[in-house]
Amino acid sequence: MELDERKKKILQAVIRNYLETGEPVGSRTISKYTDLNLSSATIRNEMADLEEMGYILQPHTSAGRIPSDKGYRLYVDTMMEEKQREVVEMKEMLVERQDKMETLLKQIVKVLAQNTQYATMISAPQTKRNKLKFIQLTRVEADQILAVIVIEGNVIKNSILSVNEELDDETLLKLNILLNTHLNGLPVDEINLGMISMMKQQAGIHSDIVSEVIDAVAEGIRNDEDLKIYTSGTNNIFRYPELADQQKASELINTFEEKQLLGELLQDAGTESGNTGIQVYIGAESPVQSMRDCSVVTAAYELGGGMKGTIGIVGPKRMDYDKVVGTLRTIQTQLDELYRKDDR
Amino acid sequence: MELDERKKKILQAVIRNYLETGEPVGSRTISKYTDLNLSSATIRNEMADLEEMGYILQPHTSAGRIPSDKGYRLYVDTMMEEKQREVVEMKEMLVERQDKMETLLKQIVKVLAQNTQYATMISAPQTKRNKLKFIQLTRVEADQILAVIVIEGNVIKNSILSVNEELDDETLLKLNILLNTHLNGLPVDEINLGMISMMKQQAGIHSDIVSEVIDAVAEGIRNDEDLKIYTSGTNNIFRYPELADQQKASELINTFEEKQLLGELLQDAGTESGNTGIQVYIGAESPVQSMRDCSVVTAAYELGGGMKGTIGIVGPKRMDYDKVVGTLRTIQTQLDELYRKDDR
DNA sequence: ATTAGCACTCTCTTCAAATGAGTGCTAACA
DNA sequence: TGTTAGCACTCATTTGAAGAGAGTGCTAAT
Repeated sequence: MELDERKKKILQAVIRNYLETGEPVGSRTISKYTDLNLSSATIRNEMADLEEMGYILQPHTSAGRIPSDKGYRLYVDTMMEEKQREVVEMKEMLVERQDKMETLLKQIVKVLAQNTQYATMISAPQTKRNKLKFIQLTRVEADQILAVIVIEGNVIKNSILSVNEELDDETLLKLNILLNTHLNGLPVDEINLGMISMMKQQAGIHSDIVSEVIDAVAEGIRNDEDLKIYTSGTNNIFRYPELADQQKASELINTFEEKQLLGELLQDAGTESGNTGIQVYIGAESPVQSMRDCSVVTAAYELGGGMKGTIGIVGPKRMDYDKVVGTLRTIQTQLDELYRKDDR
Repeated sequence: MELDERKKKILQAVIRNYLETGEPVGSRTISKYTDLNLSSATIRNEMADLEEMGYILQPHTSAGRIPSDKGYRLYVDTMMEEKQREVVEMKEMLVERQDKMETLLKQIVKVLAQNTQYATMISAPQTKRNKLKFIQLTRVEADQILAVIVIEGNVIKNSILSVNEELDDETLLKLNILLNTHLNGLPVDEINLGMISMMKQQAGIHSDIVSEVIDAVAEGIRNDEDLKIYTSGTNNIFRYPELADQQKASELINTFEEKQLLGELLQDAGTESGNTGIQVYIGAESPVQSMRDCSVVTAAYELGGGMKGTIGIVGPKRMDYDKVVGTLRTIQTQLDELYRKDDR
């Protein structure tokens, strides 16, 4: 059977209506509220076809139809019209000068959640492939050294090291020079064992400090590996009856709290996403079990200096795809501009 | 009417039973499962008295009784027997060497949530009254200065400043000396305008850097003012039907996500709490609206160096007070020991 | 003072009937 | 041949009544 123009229009009408109401939509509704000027009986015939083709389904005999995952997929891929309105206010809220990355990210998810009424998440930009800018050791107590590690993109890590022997200023200076000479400009994941042992040798009796610093560098990175993720609007799921029953809500909320699964999801999305950087997972397409009744829309963003992260929106399958995609696209642009203007 | 020994015993039995089951408890149950050896009829009379006195109440005629807030209060104040068991395993999990404060705190709430099956929260130790240890300015780019600010207790803040004029090494050294001479050892909330303008004067043409650094110090502190709070086990509320309906769950989850109200609650609790540092809010006693059907138990903890924070547990009014208080007390001790062993 | 007994109250469950939205099919129509 | 009106049918949901069950309050006996 062929999916002709009229069938498409009806499918679109079914989906649009279902997105709004969340209720199964019947032939009469379509007949009345479209400009097709067809009777409900005709619509019924067409809907029977659409069901046979797998684009819509009936929760039970004598109920209206709801879109299937396949139907949503078609809609997202070919029928969506991005909405661009309502986005302007968002712009203004974001552009307020933000000093700290953390605050910025929290702000983004919060505004996004308020704006869309879905649950939102963002992964902080990854610094993995970035280069070490410099390392500085300073004494804070007789037996404690503060190591400040600056990574390209001005990401800063601190670490306090306890040492057994006291280090005088001169030794500290030497160690500083040693570390910086060897490590500066190096991608953090390219520090290898050979290099470390060489440096240890040069450090002589202070070799244990060197390895402690390197551990700290590794630690700093690894710690970032467990990926910072901010979320907001989790309780928006209660707005959608199909997600709000105890079982599902509890699972979802747990996922949002644990954050680990979100991390994997966002990371996957970040690497998979096509040319626009926007990715839509419908129902079971999402790798996360607890989201099998949700849709997830993700957008990769870039903050310059190779710092990439991902934003995600989680809502019911009948989410307003048009609006969500439009909003996410705006944020992408916005972040891009933000970086250009202010390379903090 | 007097609350004699027998009435107390009956009240206690009602509460104990209700804590377990969450169902209204009837006279027959009490008669059977206590060693009072009284018939249900007698119990009924006593229960009628207890109701009149306001310690228990009936959800409707011909239902059993449930404890009122006043009843819980009496129980917590005079009848509780702290449970000490199950606490040992917790000990082991905590004592695993933790390097980062953040990780430690996250670990605590997580273990606590798993252990108690309630929602948990912790406020990071406040550094407000602490003294500045030192400040260090370093150049990272021609026009960017990294300011590292170390506060007593080895709390570290970083800030990157953009400067218009390029600063040579010597100027930077001078500024470092200037800042450290004036500010070291000073409680961060005692830096006043007079001091700032004096330092600006001494800095001459670089006065704007000085004020930027001081702003950064202030910012670093203020940013900590908006109090880091970690939570865990939010979805545990779904275990208790009296909290799990959509309306309540949504509000609670929102409170846990927003964290701001939690901050106020924990801060209040921290200052109010009596000699043991443990505080119990029952129902409407809690200042937080969304927790009017919950009980909240908080415990102040200290990490040395004047760093104080608060742990909180949120559950249904029928929470296992005995166990919760016992567990919190253990954690207090545990954290105390942790600090003594390892003053990071 | 305690208890047995009983009528009474109120919630909750169960079940059947009524409701109503929506379908599929057939026959008529343009 | 595509479209439509009409009608019987299906099935989830609502409604209301009946009944069960838990528990109480009160009275009278111990």
